Amino acid sequence: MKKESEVPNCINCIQGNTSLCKLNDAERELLNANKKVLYVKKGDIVFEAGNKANSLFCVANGKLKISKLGKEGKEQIIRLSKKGDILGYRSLLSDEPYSASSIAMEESTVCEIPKSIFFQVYSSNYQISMNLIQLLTKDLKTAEQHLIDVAQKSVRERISESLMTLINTFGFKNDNKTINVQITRSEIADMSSTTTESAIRTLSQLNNEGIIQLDGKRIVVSNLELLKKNVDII
Amino acid sequence: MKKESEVPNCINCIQGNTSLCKLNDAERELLNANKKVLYVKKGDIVFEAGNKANSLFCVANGKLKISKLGKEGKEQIIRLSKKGDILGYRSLLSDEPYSASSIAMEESTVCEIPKSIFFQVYSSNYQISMNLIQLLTKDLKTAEQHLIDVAQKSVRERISESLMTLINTFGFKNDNKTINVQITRSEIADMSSTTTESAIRTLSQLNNEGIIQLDGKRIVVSNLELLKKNVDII
DNA sequence: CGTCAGCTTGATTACTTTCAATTGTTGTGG
DNA sequence: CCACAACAATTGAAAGTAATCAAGCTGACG
Repeated sequence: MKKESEVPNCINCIQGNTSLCKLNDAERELLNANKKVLYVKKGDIVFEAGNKANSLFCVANGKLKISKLGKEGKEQIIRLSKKGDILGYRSLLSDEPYSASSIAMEESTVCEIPKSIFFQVYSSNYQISMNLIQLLTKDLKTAEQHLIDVAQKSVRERISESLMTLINTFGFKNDNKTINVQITRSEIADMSSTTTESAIRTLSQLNNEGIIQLDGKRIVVSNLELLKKNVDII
Repeated sequence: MKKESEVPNCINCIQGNTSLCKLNDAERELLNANKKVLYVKKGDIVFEAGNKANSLFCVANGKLKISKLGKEGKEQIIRLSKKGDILGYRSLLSDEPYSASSIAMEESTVCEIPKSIFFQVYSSNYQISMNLIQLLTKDLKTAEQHLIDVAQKSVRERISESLMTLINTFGFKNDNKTINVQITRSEIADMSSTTTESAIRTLSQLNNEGIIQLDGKRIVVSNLELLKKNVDII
């Protein structure tokens, strides 16, 4: 039997900036009655690029990466998702196949809302379209900034930036300095648009400089200020 | 005195996929009564990144580039605009300063619609928000694909892709093979996230291979099929 | 305790950028 | 209409960054 906290219920679900939010009880009840709860393990695919978009996904718990495959199958992580985020709305709104895949970075709980229910709520509540527009503009801004970063910054800057993204998205553990996510070197490379080897070399450089401390997969940030500076300088 | 065709009127303005479209006559009349027509010369700035977003812009005629400055002032062109496109809606919707600048690539006519009028029309017509969402999702998709291209493709592929973008956006002149835009080598570099020198070298390589013919600023595409192939291969 | 995936390191190669110098083009004022 | 200034294009050479290739290493797990 799962713990109470692990059985998600739309009625008391988190209403973050990156979720549908501002739903009334009736709407939440509608979602709750029609949702399907997916329990996914690390590495499991929630939805896959190219597939028909039939559902909206709400992350009830866990951590996911949104990525696309590029040339020769090289993966590019374009976004990270955590508890409270919604996924797949872009494809539903534009009525296109999912343009990216969503993969669990750790054990996660994701609620699947059928397309029809999504649109039912969407059309009943004017606030939601404004909300979605906000999400889209935010994603667009991020994507365009990311483009410039990749185009103009060095590997070292991009790796530092990825670490900052991890911190901003998932935060620290209780010690306030260990980044709160399990991530492979190869995934850090895929976030930073570089190779695994370059990611490793850069991380160990940052390690030697005392900016971070590496302990297996644990990344401890010993000097956040220096790390921040790295994003722009050198 | 300007020619009739040069004085834009919202009533009979183009309703392309990338414009507000689906407006009724009353709405068009409202826009028309409140618009301000800007006649800009090559190199003129229509709006600038960082400035408060007070207006929506509709391109009545001409060609513009939307770009951001990156590290050390290096320019990155993130989008191109032509007759019928609207600009600045992202910033209006998210109530943020313009995140990029819009600069005329040639003599252009741009109509400026005050923010308040835009929102008046926006809130009176449900279709418009759906339309804007479509534009946003399209831009987002483009931006994310662009990111992967920059991250994973060679300069040669990116230059070829930029040429394809120019063709798809501005088309050919009457001869059906001269790209219908005046653009500098440096701007092609800024579209492709590379340096002017690399852009020049790559273009002259494509020229030597008979894929394109360079004649000053004129770019004649002699072998479109080969050019298309270049986008993905090598 | 063997295996497999992920991690690490070194050496080499390749692609692009940077720097420098020259030539070509365009627009403007005299 | 010419001369000049300013900008744009071109080319070569050198330098640098990061990718690729190759080979061990490590640690988790059945």
